[in-house]
Amino acid sequence: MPTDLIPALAAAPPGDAARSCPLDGYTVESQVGFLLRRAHQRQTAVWQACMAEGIGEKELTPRQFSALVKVVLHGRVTQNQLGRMAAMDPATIQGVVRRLIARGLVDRALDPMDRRTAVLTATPAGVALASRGVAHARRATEKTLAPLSQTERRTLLDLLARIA
Amino acid sequence: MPTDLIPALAAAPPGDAARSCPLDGYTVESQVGFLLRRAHQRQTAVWQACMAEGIGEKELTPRQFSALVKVVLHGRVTQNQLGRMAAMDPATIQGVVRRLIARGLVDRALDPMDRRTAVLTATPAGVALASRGVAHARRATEKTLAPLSQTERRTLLDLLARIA
DNA sequence: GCTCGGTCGTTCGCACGCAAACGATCGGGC
DNA sequence: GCCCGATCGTTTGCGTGCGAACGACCGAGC
Repeated sequence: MPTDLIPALAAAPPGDAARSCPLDGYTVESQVGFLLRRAHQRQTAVWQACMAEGIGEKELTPRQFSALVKVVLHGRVTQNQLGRMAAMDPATIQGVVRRLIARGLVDRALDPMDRRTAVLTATPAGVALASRGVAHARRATEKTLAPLSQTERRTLLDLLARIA
Repeated sequence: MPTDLIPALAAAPPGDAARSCPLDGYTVESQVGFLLRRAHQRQTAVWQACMAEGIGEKELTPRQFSALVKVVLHGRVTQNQLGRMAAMDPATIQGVVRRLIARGLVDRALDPMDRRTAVLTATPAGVALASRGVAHARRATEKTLAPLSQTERRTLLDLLARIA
C-alpha cells in the first residue's frame, strides 16, 4: 500500500486501501462525535478569548465558571453534589474546587453532621467574579452561535439537550 | 433539574446571593458550552462501550480511531497534516500518533526531501483494525443519536458543522 | 553564500475527564 | 452494640487539549 512515489506531491492517490473500500464510505468529519468535539473546541476557544479580555486576571476556565456559578446559586453544597450538578465526576470536580479555593473564590467548611463531607460556599470575591463573568459568558455564547438564526439556536440547544 | 435529593439540610435557601440577583437569570445548563460538553461526554462514553465489546483488545479511543482512519484513507501524511485533518494541534497529535505507532497500527518513515517531516503510513494491522472498527463506530453513532428522528439527526449535524 | 521568516516535530506545564483503588465515615439491619 | 453495604473525598494513572518555548530545517531574497 505505501506505493513508493516521490513525495513530491503529498496529493498522492486517496490511499490505495481506500479504493479497495475497507472503510465503506466512512468519513470522519460527518460523525457526530467529531462534530461535537470540533464544536466544543471552538466554543472553549471563543470563551477563553471573551473571558481573557473581559476579566483579565488569570482567566477562569469554562468548567471553573460553571462550578462557581453553581456554588453561588445553590449556597451550601457538597463537593460531590456540585460535581453532579456541573456534570463532573468526583475526581474531576476535586481539581476544579481545589483551584477555586486556591484563588479565594470558594470556601470550604466541615459538616459536623457528616464528617465525610465538606460544605462549599462562595466567598464575596467569588460572588463578585461570577457576577462580572456572566456578561462575558453571554458574549461568548453569542459569538459561538453567531452563524445561526434565533430559531436555529433554539433547535440546536433542544437537540443537544436531548442527546445529553 | 437535579434538585437536591436527600440531605434535607442541604436544601438551604437558594443562596442568599442568588436572590439579590447578581447573575440575572443565568443558568449553567442552558448554555451551549455546557450542553456541548455534556453531549460530547456522553458520546465518548457510548463509543467506549461499543468499541470495548466490539474490538476488545485495548480499545481505541475516538481520537485514535479518527487519526487512524485518516491515515488509512490518505495514504502518506505528515504528522502535522494529520493533526489538521483530525482537528488536533501539533502537541496533541504527537501523543496520539505515538500511541498508534507503539501499537503497531501506523508506521513512520523519514522524508528524504524534507528532513523535518516524518511520513506516516497505516500498517496492515492498522488497516484491518480500522476496517473492523467502522462497524462499531457506526453503532456508537446510532446509539448516541437514538433519541432523535432521522430529520433531527441531519439538522443537528448541519447545525454543529456550521458552528464548528 | 548567508540571513531571515516560516514550518516541522518535540517538550513542558497546566487543566480536564474518567476508571480504579483507597481509607474514613455513615446508615440500616441484626 | 456490631456488621455491612453505600457514600464521601482523595490519589494514581492514562489520555486528551492547548499555550509556549525549543532546536532543526526549509525556501526566498539579498
